[in-house]
Amino acid sequence: MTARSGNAPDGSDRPYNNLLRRLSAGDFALIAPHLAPVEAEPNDLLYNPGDDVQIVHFPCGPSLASYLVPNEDGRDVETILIGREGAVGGIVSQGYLPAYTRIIVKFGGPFVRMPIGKLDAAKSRSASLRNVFSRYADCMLAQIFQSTACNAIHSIEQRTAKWIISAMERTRGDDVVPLTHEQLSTLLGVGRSYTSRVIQTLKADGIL
Amino acid sequence: MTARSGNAPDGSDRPYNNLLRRLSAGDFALIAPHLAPVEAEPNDLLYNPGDDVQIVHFPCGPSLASYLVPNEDGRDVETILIGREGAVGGIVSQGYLPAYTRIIVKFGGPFVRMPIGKLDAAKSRSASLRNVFSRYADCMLAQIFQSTACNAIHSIEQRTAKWIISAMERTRGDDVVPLTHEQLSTLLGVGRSYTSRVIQTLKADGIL
DNA sequence: GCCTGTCTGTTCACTTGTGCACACAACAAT
DNA sequence: ATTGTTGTGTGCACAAGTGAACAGACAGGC
Repeated sequence: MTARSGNAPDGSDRPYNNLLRRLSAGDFALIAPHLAPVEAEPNDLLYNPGDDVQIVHFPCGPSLASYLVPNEDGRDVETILIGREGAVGGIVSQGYLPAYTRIIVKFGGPFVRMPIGKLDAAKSRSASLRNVFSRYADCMLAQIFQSTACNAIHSIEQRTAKWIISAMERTRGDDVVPLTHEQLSTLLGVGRSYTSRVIQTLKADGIL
Repeated sequence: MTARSGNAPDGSDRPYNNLLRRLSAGDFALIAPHLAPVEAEPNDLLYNPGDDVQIVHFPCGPSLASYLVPNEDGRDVETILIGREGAVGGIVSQGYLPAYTRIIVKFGGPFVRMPIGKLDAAKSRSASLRNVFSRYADCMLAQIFQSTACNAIHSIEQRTAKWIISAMERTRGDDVVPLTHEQLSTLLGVGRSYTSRVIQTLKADGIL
């Protein structure tokens, strides 16, 4: 219940998002008035390629958003997951450009959101706030580079394991990945049946 | 000769880098005093993971830089190429963080560079300058997302073709990719001999 | 109870990619 | 002329991954 309110189970009055919790009291006060909680369902569409990005979303608690790159065959390919460690929407571009990826909700739950213009205004008033978001953008970039490299050289089994760990890190608490069965094959861009075998292998090696 | 000076063959007095040429006269004047030309050789190391990023480099003319992600086996994997359309070094992070990738010179030639601190100072004085660099960071991010997706679902043949096109787009003029033979297999993270065969196939289909 | 749809696990024939070995040319050094 | 060395093309045995087909498990509707 506390988790679904978007606040942490530890009694803090801030949304359960690490980026927001990391802010100094002063920086948080700059943006707090503009934050609005929303509840999202899996597969809710946050941004579509070409959309004007006007809103930044902060996943809270176990919520998870996913960057999808559309593909000519219509199969979307997932690139990275964003959980309560970050945010989605104009993080790098600061809202200057239309979105070029699709972003959907992968695990439903609480989010908070605010207009990007308000965030930019706050950033222009606080160097430390700018700094936090720049650092986050940089970390995100590092993850994407890592994903690119992994997709280039790692086997599907390794990538499957990576995805599961990535999802667990961000939802920690339930430990059981709450969702998708073999539809993760789709977002790994991988043969449907092969994923079955991979999961069998992973189970045999001691991961459920 | 003109190309090797870092200026364009068209008589402009600015370095032959699209990012710099796109700037308004006023914005360019803000940073011009700090730009210094350098000549780079292939495999020159620009940044190493963990390095403090103090300098931003702008490839000019046919020069090409390459983001490499180090891998546990020591094989570096290339993620994207940066040519005269962009710049490398603190583009997203604005120099706040150490580098997390290796960046090397892939095609040698002229670069210009400047201290990141000076660039940040100029950005803080010009919204349009900030805007240009934000947009570029966003474009770069879009490319990386695309690379991640390509590596996930495309065949090695497709990726090889993509790499060659990517390199040609950025060096356009000589049309012949001036370098590496089958060492591109290494940076594609691909079997050495298989690349030979792929290239044969590409030749047979009408690409030299 | 039965019918239906969705998710799952397994098999099979086939394509893509790997790693190794070997042969051949080009070029530089002696 | 004799060595290396480096880049290149080819063949082969094998591993990794694909796509289609099929069979069982399970839940919901009625």
